[in-house]
Amino acid sequence: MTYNNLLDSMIAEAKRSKKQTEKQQKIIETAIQLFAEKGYANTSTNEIAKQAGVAEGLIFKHYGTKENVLRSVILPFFKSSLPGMAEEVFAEVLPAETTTFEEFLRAFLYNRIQFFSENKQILQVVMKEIIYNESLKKELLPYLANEIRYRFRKAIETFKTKQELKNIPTDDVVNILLSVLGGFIISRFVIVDVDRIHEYEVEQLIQFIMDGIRQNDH
Amino acid sequence: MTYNNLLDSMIAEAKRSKKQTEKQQKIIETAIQLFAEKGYANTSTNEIAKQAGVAEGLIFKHYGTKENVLRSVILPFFKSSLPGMAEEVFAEVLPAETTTFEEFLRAFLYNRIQFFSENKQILQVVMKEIIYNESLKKELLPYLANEIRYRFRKAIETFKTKQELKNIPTDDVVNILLSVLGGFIISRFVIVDVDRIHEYEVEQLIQFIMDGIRQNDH
Amino acid sequence: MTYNNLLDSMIAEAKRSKKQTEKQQKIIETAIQLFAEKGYANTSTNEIAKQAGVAEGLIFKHYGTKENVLRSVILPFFKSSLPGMAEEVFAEVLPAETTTFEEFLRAFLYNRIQFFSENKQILQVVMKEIIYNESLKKELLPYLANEIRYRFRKAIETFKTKQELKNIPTDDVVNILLSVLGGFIISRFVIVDVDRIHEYEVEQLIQFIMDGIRQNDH
Amino acid sequence: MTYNNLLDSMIAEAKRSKKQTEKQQKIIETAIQLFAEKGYANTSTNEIAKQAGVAEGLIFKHYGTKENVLRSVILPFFKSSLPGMAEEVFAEVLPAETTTFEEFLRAFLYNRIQFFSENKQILQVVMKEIIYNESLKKELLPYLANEIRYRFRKAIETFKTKQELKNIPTDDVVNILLSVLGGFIISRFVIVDVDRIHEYEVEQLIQFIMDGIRQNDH
DNA sequence: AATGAATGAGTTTTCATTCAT
DNA sequence: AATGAATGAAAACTCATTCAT
Repeated sequence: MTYNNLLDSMIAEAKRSKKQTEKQQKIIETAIQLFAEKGYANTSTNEIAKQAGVAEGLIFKHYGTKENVLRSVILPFFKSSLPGMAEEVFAEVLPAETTTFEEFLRAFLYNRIQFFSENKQILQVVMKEIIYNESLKKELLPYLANEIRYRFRKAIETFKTKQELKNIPTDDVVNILLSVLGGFIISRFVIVDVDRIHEYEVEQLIQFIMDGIRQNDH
Repeated sequence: MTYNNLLDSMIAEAKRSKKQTEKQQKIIETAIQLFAEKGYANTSTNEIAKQAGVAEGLIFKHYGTKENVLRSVILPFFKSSLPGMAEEVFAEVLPAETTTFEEFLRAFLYNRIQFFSENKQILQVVMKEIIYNESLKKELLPYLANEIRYRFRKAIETFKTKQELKNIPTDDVVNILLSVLGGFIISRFVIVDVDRIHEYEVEQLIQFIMDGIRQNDH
Repeated sequence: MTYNNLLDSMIAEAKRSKKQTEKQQKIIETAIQLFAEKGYANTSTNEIAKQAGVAEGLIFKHYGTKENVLRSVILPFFKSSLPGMAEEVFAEVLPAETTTFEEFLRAFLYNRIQFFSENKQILQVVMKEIIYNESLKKELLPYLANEIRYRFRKAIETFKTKQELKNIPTDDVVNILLSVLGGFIISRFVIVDVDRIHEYEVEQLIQFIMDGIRQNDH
Repeated sequence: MTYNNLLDSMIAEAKRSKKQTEKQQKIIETAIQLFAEKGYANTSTNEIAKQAGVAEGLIFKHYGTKENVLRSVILPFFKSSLPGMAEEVFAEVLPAETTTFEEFLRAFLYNRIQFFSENKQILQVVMKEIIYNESLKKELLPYLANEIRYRFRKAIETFKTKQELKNIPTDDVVNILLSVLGGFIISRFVIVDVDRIHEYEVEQLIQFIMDGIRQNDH
């Protein structure tokens, strides 16, 4: 990764490969699948080529390096995951005056779980590579965190005004929520590698987040 | 990984390398550091040998394969991490009749955070490899989860009897706790790669786990 | 090089590509530049295509192989360099009864230096490839040498008759002259890669060739 | 070539590979032969390995890159060619009060011709790569030229004092001599690729250098 | 126990060339 | 005439592993 700004490079990358040919698409699909299954480092370009039914050289004609293939896998995911990261949910749910924070949280969680279970493989690739790749970690993670943090902060503030939430500093609530929600999703989809998360579990999580585990009158 | 049972193989491995020579220790130290930094797949035995100041051949004299080196890195970690996983904390804390769940949770959290920050690199290696390595995932994860689950269940039941905790099914509480605590520790130490976790954060987490974020009278 | 007779093949080549399109010309121009800069072997057709602003396929549509591109670079150079190699100078200079050998040599040198500094890049390509390419060496070099040798021999004989030159065997004078003049031009234009050769240097060389370096009365 | 100073790098290289194994020596020998025959760019490491009877990997174990192999071929040549470049000849010949410049020139020429015909292949490699490789050209050539220039200048001055040589500026004589001698040797050994240079030719060259080709009384 | 030379299969990458459009 | 996607053979290089000393 020689680009200074990874996101810029990924966006540049995306523009470069505007009109994808059929084989190009097949390469990316196969790469996603194999990277998710065995990790980037354990997947050879030869393997990708064979499974995608193309000549190995074609991968390099289109993407230049193996690392660029990884980028071309990660970028569209980011482009599509980030916007949805909360924006639309916020837009949908927040306007209603009567919406409670619990309703908002529920809407957000189901929306993201839906998205990630549809893109589980790419999520796995991204997480695995973020863990391994110092530059990816350094650039994607803060970017990602900020995007979400910003939106969450707004929501929390709104509901704090409505006296729905405890008077904990907003940033702390956001941090806790990011840890808990992120931990929940990553542990399920990446570490344990489940196929789907059951409604029951989600509801339990929501209750937990809202009220904790202490017996109220204790 | 050709052993059917990884844990058995690791135990066998441990016996084999009982009395470690100085160079052997240097190899393992270096391997931990490099595996943590760059991942198992991206670390060559040549690199380990150079940095450890030994001949590459020696690694294979002692460990046979590179994968065995990984095992020899992971095993002692497991041997020492599992016992502490709750057992000792339980032993320490539970006897006192007056101990609250919050106190237990606090003791447990600080104990584990202490342990993991002292062994951050190995924790990173283990997590990274669990994510990548199907057989490791399949064998270590359930084993690990069961050990913890079993101990937590006992604690939860105890405190439920004392009416300290909500009447949620024990298994669900355990699940939630595992997700939240595991997610918290992994996101901090492995994903974000912090050097230490501040007391303030821990206390916030404990409050959150106990009481959630909802304004009580709402 | 599969042709037995390189020159024949080059002539065939020349006929084949009579009416050059604009893009064809751009290809050859770019090839000359890149071959001169980095050598034939280190220049890829992809590079030529990119820099010439054409599709890589077009190079092969027009020239069939990369080696044919090289030929198409070298041939016109030969076609234009050989005639001038002495012929015209001879024609110009020799007729005058009063012309001295020194004057002839001067005219020839300036003529050739002019030509080669105008075609430095191609000269470099040709020399580099002659050095590398056995078949080019075997065919072009003797051909070239003979052409020049033949013309020089005539001139030398003429001036020997006039008692202007020492009574060294004509072939030996020609050999020495070829070595010295060739060495001079090649070392300047190809090895050192100068942009131009100064008049002062040329005059010095002429003096040297004519009278050597020994103090006359010694 | 990423080193700033090529000579330093080549010397470092040489130290690194102090005690050469038999196979290492075989690799270098084969590399010299193949590089000389077909040029660096046209020789594959696979070819070198096969002809040297070693595994291809060994080349990279020892030399890291193909370019380093080239360096390891060129360096010892430089180390052994430079000192002899004139020093010893000067030491041998100059002391004698009665030595003439012609005798000095003769001694020098035969010494160098002897050396280069014994090392023709490496000379070819060096010259070919100097022509192709910008950084080699930029660093080796001036270094080489200076070494020789310096020694020649001293000799010329000595003989000028003795009134043996024409009163041409020393630097100009040196330049001409370098061109002529260099051109002679390179054209013979590298361009034409002769196996040996005959005494007759050398004597002719010496006469030419000393007295030129003009009929004295003309 | 320790070295380090050597191996060979595998990996990423390059590149001249072909071909459908 | 011109494009550019696609090929496949070969290139440079990596690396876990073996083995003689």
